[in-house]
Amino acid sequence: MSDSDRGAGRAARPRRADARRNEKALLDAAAAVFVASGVEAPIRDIAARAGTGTATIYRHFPTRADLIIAVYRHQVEALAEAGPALLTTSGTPQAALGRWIDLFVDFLVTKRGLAVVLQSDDPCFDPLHSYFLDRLLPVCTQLLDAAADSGEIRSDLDAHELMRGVASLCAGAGNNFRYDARRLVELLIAGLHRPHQPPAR
Amino acid sequence: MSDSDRGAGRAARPRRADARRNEKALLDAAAAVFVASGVEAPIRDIAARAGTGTATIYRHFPTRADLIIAVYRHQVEALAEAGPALLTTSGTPQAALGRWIDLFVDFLVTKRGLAVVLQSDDPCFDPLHSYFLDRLLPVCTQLLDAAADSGEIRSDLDAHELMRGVASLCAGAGNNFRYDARRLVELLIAGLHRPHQPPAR
Amino acid sequence: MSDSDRGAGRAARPRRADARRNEKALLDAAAAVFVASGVEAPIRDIAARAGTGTATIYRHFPTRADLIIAVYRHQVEALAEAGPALLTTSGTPQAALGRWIDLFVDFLVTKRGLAVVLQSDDPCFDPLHSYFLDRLLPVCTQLLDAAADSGEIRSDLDAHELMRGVASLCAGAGNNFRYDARRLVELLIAGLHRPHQPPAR
Amino acid sequence: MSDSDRGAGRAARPRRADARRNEKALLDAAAAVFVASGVEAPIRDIAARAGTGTATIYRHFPTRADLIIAVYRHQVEALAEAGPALLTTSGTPQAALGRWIDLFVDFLVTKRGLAVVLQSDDPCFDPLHSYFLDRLLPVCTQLLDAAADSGEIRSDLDAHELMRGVASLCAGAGNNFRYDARRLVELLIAGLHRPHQPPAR
DNA sequence: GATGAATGAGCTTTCATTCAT
DNA sequence: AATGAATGAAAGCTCATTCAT
Repeated sequence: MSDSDRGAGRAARPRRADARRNEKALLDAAAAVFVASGVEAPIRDIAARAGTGTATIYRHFPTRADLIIAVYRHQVEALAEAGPALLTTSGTPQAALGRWIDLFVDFLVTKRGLAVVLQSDDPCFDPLHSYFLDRLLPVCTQLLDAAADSGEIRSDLDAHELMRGVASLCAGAGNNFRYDARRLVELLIAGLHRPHQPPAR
Repeated sequence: MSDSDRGAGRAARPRRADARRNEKALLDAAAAVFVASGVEAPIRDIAARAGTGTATIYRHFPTRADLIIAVYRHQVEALAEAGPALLTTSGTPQAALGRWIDLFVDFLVTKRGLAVVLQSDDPCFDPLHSYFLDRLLPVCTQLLDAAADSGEIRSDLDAHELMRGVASLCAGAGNNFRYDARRLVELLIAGLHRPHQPPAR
Repeated sequence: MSDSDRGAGRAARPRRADARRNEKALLDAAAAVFVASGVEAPIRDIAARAGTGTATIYRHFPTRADLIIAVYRHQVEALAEAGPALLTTSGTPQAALGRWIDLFVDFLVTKRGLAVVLQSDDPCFDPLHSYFLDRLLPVCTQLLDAAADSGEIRSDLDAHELMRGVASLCAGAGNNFRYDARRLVELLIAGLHRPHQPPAR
Repeated sequence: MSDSDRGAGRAARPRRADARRNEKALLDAAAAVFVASGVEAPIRDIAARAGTGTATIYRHFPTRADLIIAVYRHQVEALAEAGPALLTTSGTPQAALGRWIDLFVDFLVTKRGLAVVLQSDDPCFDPLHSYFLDRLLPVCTQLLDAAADSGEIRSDLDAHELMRGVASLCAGAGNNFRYDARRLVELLIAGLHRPHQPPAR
């Protein structure tokens, strides 16, 4: 949709096919390089792998943040859509939250380099932060609120902080042996349980 | 004794005062720059702030890791010594562990940039990792074991992983508003509680 | 053909002219600087003289050895081709050898700084040594063998050692007055003559 | 002599012993380091090996050339004295020349780094050149003249050029396998023989 | 007299980014 | 539109030399 209905007539100029293909190649290349060398990899490496010139990247993605967003857009969208679905299909809100966090962790751990950059202060990544928050914060908030409302978990932690915490734990992995982000996140989530939920209230 | 009794006058250890002062200046400068720009800050910046040339840094601290270790040595030692003491003075082993982790977090959060580098894979930081592990791992292990033995917490997490997890959460802070590492660590520790403490079973 | 028939106009190989010109400028500058300051001259000096940035040199010639080879390639090739030709046109194999050595000396003495680097152990020059040996050793060997076979000269010196000896004598020249490399090499070659050529055999 | 008869009285102030010992240590250290790393080795290395500060070197030998001269003085003197002696003891002037050149080569090849610096144009080595020429040129000239007078060798090469040639061939050695300076020098000397010794005279 | 600490220039190399074609 | 060449700003590190004690 976004790209095909370019208003009136003149549909698809001959050049457009090239540009399209190029953008695709760029995204694939970037994804691969990000996995291999992290999100801060030299622009040149990405261009080289895509078989384009460096300037082509700048044309398509003026900012590094733009490129990162584009690379991970599909998965972020999927993550966003998974939230409400889980709330429906999971037994309890808490279970839904746990499941969603699992997905989030899988995403971050798999696409390494990303978690690290999500911790960064560098203003050049602000758009990236914004994008993630715009898409995921509402979802996570909904899950958190649901679980809190059901009395299963503490209610004094907001979604933003939780997400940053999870991302931080994922960033800690590096290439390191002897560090299991999933397990630590599990602990963190376990810590959300109502301490001794005053049952006989 | 060490420096003051230079026997018959004939200066035996000249210039030491200057060098001493310089080293101090260097450490102070490094500490400040580390906080401001992270531990990977350009050597030149540190030298500039200390009012020395770059080579002076290399003389005192041949390696960046050496400098970092020197900057944080005092506090790491204090941390190491606090462990056994807390075990004595705190009510329960778990309380001791919690208190010690608090101190660890205070340290990491205060001396920012440090937490980030503790996550790094870069081999140039290996000596730094080694130093931290040598000093703190035994302490943390002792606390963790004590708490596990008393049945208060799960026993399936080793001290190394716990410390990395805590460090990661601290690294997430950046200069960011709206991120409270202490609170997240608290959650993580809470997650260590025996799930359903099978006490009176 | 190679560059001119770019089909339908749509520039297929743009910018090449500039790059070409730049490379030329770089080579010229390098040649000049090499003569003036030796082959170890700062990259910056060469860039400055060529009117380019330093990175431009790295793009064209990733390694210092690459640059040196490029600078002297034409002349080395000419030298290599001269060998067989001389063997044909000169009266005796010994004369051919002598003439070729003359050319070799002319080359080294003219392009000063080169002779010095050919003596160097520095591994960064290995590719340079390899190039010279690949191109010239076979030629020199052929000449030397021919002269040895004809009984005119001793046969106990291999071409490699001879070439190094000649290069060394040329390196001795520096900018010095009162040192005539050609003459010394002449002596060296004269020393190759059969000691007492078994005349009445 | 040079150092002990410092005019009237006050012979040997207490400090002199120290200074003397220091100078000796410096020379020994320099000799060792020169062999290991060449004559251009960092001043610091020499000071370190001598167990002194760097400034001590500057006090004793203001210039690098001064230090080099001092290190090799004994051997240069020995070389200088050997000349006339050889002329007496050897069968022919030519034999004497050959023997002396052998000694010269042994010296240069053994004390590597020296030969290289003798080729250098760098004005900072001028005093070094001067010293060598002052001491050795007359000796070599005498030997050369004697051999020329006896009709054994060509007379169109002066001692200066010969010495530089020999030094150059020695400099070519580096740490390289497959390069025998002695052999090449032998060839050079062989080349000095009367071309076709006026047979039909 | 000796010391060794401090200096700061200088070199190489890497990249993000711009720009001419 | 796309290209990739050129740019120039960093940054780390090494040494010869000076200088305060």
